[in-house]
Amino acid sequence: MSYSEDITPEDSIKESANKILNAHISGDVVVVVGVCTVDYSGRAAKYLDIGNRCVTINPDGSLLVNSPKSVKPQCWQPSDAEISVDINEDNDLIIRADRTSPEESLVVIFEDVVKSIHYEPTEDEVTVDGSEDEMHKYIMRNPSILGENIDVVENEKEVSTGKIDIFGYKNESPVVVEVKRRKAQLKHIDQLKRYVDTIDDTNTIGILVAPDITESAKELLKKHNYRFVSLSPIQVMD
Amino acid sequence: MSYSEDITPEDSIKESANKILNAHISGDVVVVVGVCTVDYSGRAAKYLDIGNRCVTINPDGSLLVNSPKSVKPQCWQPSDAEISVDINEDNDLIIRADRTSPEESLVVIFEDVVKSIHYEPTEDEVTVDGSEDEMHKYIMRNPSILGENIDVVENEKEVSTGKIDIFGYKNESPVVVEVKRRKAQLKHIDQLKRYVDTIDDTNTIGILVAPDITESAKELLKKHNYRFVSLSPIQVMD
DNA sequence: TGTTTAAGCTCGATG
DNA sequence: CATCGAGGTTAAACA
Repeated sequence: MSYSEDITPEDSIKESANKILNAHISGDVVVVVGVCTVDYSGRAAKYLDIGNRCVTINPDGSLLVNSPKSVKPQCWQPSDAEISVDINEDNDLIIRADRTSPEESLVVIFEDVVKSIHYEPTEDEVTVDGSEDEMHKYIMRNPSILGENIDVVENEKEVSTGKIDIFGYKNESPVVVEVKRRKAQLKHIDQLKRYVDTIDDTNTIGILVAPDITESAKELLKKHNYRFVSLSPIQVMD
Repeated sequence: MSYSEDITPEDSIKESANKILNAHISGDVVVVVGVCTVDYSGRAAKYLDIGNRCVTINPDGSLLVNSPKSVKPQCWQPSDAEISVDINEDNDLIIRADRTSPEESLVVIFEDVVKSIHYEPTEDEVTVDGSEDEMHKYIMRNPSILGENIDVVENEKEVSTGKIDIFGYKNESPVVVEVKRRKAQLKHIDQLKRYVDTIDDTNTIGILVAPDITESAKELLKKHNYRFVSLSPIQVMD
């Protein structure tokens, strides 16, 4: 577990820049706090005026400018951005994150780098319990929750308009099942309808499986003669 | 611009806990790096085994456990979580973030708090240039891009199944316009279709406005006899 | 509070 | 590469 040398108030801009770049190159996460502007340009454009902020550079090239009032960053660059650290003519510390496809760039200009932390992150895969995928598996094992006489045939069936969560038959009629891990909304009925319409059989049965459903979604569901089956991700967590 | 006292290796767990809590209460962002486990339970469940991580506590009660290889945090708690800092019987530093509706909690147990930064964030509203909303405004000002003889009547028209981006008439026929700032996909055709179907008039014209459209979305669009109009958010940026 | 929608959505899987 | 779909989506706007 390494913690390479952080920036101190005594460091010159040049020393700060070197520390940041070295830490990044060696695979550390670099957290920099200071007074900066942020300029993003690419798929859209954003500008943050001079202010006190926290910038995180990840070893994979992703970069975040933290928002103090939400989990979503104010500005960011996804993985595989090219990170560069430089000093401009005004003796500001410049951190750039550039990427292609889409072509976009983020530039942080630090008038003052106040503090930093560099640390070697633990690489771990996170697994989430209670996912939609776990609900799929549960239904495949317990198809009777969908109703009587339904033969579940395929999970993630590819069709021309996407992927049907669970596909099967009730006697001769095709059955299309759309699964959601949270309260079903209008757009989820849309999705189910797209798959049902793709199956070229007017007898196709549409079933929405979710822990709950909004009132308007329920109305739309009824209009299309689809069925709702209640199942919560908590029920399927072992 | 204040930078309250950070945690140093010399601090006892108790001192560290006090510094974190005081900084949080006084409205600072608290960034803590150290060796910890993370346990989330609520809408789903997640567990991060012991490792070196960066935890950010925002003044609004949101909390992030940074991922070193993506912009999305490994674990988090949205705004308005209740933050508490404590010490357990093993002399670990415990940071909790609890919230109701939905009931969920995140617990970070630090075996070792290595470093921290506390800083007073700049509160600024960020505006993004090139949003879908800007495209709306552009179309309202330049309805001719939609085609000839279209009277644009309403922006964000509320209907029973949602909100129609732009609504109007071509002669006697209703016109429903769905606008996207990026390449249109199948689900966007679904959305347009939902609105068109809501308008109780078989002559209703559906128009999708976007910078581009995927092949399969184009097919579905054609099947429904909707029209595609090309407009990019970059074009509407002034 | 509940619902719908946009988002620079991100990210992973799959063809 | 493109495309689709999940996400503890988040966050905002509106009823």
